[in-house]
Amino acid sequence: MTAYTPGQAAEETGFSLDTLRYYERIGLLEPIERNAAGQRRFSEDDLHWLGMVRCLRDTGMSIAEMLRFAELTREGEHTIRDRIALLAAHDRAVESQIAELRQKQEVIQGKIQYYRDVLAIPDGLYDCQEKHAAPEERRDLQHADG
Amino acid sequence: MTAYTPGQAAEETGFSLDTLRYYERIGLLEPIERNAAGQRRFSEDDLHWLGMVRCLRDTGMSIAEMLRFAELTREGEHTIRDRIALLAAHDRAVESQIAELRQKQEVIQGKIQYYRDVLAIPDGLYDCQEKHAAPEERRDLQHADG
DNA sequence: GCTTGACCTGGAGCCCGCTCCAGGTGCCAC
DNA sequence: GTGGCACCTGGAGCGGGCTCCAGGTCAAGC
Repeated sequence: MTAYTPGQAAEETGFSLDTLRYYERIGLLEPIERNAAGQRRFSEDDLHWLGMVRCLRDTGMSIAEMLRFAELTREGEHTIRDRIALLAAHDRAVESQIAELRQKQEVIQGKIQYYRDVLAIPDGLYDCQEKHAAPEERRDLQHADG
Repeated sequence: MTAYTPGQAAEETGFSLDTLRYYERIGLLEPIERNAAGQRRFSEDDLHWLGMVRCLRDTGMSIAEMLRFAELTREGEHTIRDRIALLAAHDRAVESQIAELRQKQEVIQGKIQYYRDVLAIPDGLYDCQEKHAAPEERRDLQHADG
């Protein structure tokens, strides 16, 4: 069975050594095996689990919720429905996260376009006070362009 | 000119009173006007700006970067190109945020599907050790279904 | 046999972004 | 005139998620 040193595990997972130790300490990882010298040796399974952790973390799951998932996983087979429920809820959360990002991104792009329009109007044709007005409220400005 | 009490501003923007005061303190808002009693009165402009702040914050911009944007805005007209650059960079950041979320979401959905498949297999046809194996490595299991 | 380097531990510290608190003001309703 | 309420201030505290540190162990290479 392949074993990974902490350094290799860090390399593979992108977590820092400290973070790996921290995750073990709080129980997000079950106790990692040790060699004779007491040094950790991560298994292939540990790395798979860490991959899942990275995925959940990077999609905004809190450590508390990941711990819940870890517990379910440790409890065995009969928690699979609960795990599905947990992941499905998270999946929906990710979905709405994406939707919100898209929507706010449009506002940002609108603002960029607004600034571009301002630059496109020759100096002096508009008063300089932007005053944080929303782009939509300056449509007059954009019309002045034609 | 419409003015908003702190309570109304909080209501409209979704920021807490404390957060509004905090934002003013750190300079993310320029000093808010006061009435005779020294109480804040937010202007329409303040609310517009706060709308932008919410947008940037909710898309993951740090306070430090929002401060940078606020400074540019205060410096006036000649910083518009810089502001475009800043927002365009943020727009790209949002884009890759979304891409990453989508990608990780697929992994999560794959895991959900894996669990569903496990449930679909009648008891006893598989050994119970999941051991955090990635779904792809258990394809044998899924084939066992047919 | 000594250095180097990767690891170990427990515990403190850090950064971010708020959030809460104590003590005070001003105004309105009863 | 006395609640009650919305607000004020400066400053402390907090929760999340790490990150750093001091002091120590072991293994390999020179």
